[in-house]
Amino acid sequence: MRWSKSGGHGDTRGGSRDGGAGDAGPGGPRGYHHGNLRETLIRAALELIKEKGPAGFTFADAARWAGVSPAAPYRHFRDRDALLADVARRGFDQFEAALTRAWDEGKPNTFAAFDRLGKAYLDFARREPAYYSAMFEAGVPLDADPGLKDAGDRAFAVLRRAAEKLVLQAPEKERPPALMVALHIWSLTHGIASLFGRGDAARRTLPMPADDLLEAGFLVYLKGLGITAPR
Amino acid sequence: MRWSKSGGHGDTRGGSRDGGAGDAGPGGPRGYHHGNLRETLIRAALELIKEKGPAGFTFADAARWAGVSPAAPYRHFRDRDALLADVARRGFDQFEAALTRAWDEGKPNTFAAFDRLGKAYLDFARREPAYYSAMFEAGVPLDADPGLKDAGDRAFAVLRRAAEKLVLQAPEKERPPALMVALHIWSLTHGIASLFGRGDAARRTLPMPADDLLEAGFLVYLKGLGITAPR
DNA sequence: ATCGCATGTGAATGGTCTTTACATGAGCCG
DNA sequence: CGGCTCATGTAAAGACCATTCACATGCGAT
Repeated sequence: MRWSKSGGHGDTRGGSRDGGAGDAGPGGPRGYHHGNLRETLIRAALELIKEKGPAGFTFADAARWAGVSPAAPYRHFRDRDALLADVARRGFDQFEAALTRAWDEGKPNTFAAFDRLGKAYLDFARREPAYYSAMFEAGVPLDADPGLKDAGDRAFAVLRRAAEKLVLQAPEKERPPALMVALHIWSLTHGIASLFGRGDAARRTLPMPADDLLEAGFLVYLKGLGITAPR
Repeated sequence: MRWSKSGGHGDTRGGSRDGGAGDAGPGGPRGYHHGNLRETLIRAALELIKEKGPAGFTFADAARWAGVSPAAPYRHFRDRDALLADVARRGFDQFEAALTRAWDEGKPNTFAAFDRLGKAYLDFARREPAYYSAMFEAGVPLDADPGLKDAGDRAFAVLRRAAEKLVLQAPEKERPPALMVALHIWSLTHGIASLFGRGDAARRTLPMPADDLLEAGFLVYLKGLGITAPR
C-alpha cells in the first residue's frame, strides 16, 4: 500500500546509510538503489513473522515493508523459502552465541552454568520468537541454505559440550553418554519453549513460570543421573 | 465442470462412482449436492497436510480434492483456519483415545503403562502427522473452535492422571506435584516428537530410535524422583 | 569521466483466495 | 401430490500474490 509513497519523503540522497532510529520503519529514505535491501528484507521477515507467524508473511509483504517493488527481493533471494532459510541460519548463529555466552565455559561451576544455559534457551525463544519460529517451526528444510545445517549443528554443539562436562560429575560407574544427555535436555527445553514458551494468547498457560518448570525438571533429571547440586 | 485438473496426488476421487462404501470417499455418488462435504473436507485437509505440511494446503486445495467448487467449503467453515481448528479438535479427541488406550488404567503396573503411554505419544505423532501438526504446530488459537481447548485439556488429563498414579510410588517425604511431573513428561515427549519425531528428511536425524531416547529419559527422570523400575 | 554490472522498476502472466448473486434439490407441510 | 423454504453448491468477479522480462539507474572499477 505504501510502497510507492514517493510523494512525501524528501529523500536526501548520497548513500544515505540509515543508521538512525528510522531504521525500524518500513520505507526508509532512499534513492533508486536501496543500498541495504538484503538486510532490510531479513529485518522485514523478522517483523512480519513476529506479528503474524511464520506462515503469515509473503514475499510481497517483505518488499512492501522494505519500501521496494515486489520484484526487488528476487535479486537477493531465490524465493520466499530461501529468505526464510537465511533467517533460520542467522537465528542459529545468534542462538549459538547466546548459548555460548550463557554457558561461559562452565563458570563458576557446571551446575550454575547449566542452569543459565536453560534459561538462555527459553529466553531466546521468548525474546526472538521470529528467529525461533524460523528455526524450529517453519519447516525449513535443512538443506535449503548452505550452512544452515552447520549453523544448527554448531548451536547444538554448545549444548553437547556442556553435557560432556556435566556427565563428568556423575558416578563413574554409571556415567551416561553425553550425547544422550544433551538430547534429553534439548528435548525437554524445546518442549517447554514450544508448548508454553511464549505468552502468546493462542497457547496454553502454565501454573508456574516456564523457567521454574525447566529448572525443576533439570534438578530431577540430574538427580536421576546421580548428580547432586552443590549446596 | 471437472474441478480436478487431472494433476496431482493420485486422488481416489474425481468421477469415480464408487458404490463400494470405500472410506476414501464417504461422499460417494455425487450429484449437485455432495452429501457429506464437511467430512470430506476434513479428510482432504488431513491428506494435504500430510503431504505438504500444515502451511502447504489451501482452502481451494481442499475443495479441489473433494471435487467441489472453490466456494463450497465456505458453506461449512468460516475460513481455512476454522477448518484447521476443527481438524485440531478431532486430533485431540483421537489423541486422548490413543493415550487412554495405552495407559489402560495403569495395568499391569504403573511403570509398564507409563512406558506404553510415551510410546503411544510418539506413535501418534508419527502415524498422524497431519493431526499432530494441526494440534501443536499450526499455531491454531485455542479459542478458534468451541471445544478445542476442552479437547486438549481432556487429552492432557490422561497424562495427568497417569502422573498422579506415578508419584504415589515416590517416597512420601519428597513426593512431587503430579501436575509438574505431567508437564515434564509432556514437554520431554513433545520435544522429542517435535524435533526428531518424524522421519521427515527436512528434520534432524537421531543416533538412536526416538522411542529409546524417550524411554531412557523416562528412566533417568523417574530415578530422579526416587522411583525405581520394578525388576 | 566512462563503462559494466549489480540492483531496482513497471508491467504482464498466471495462479489463488474470497465474496456475491444465482441455481439446485431435499425435506416439510398442507 | 404440489409448492415452499432453506441448506448446499456453482459461476463469475475482484483482489492479492508469485514470478518473469525488458528496461532504468547509478555504484564502483578502470
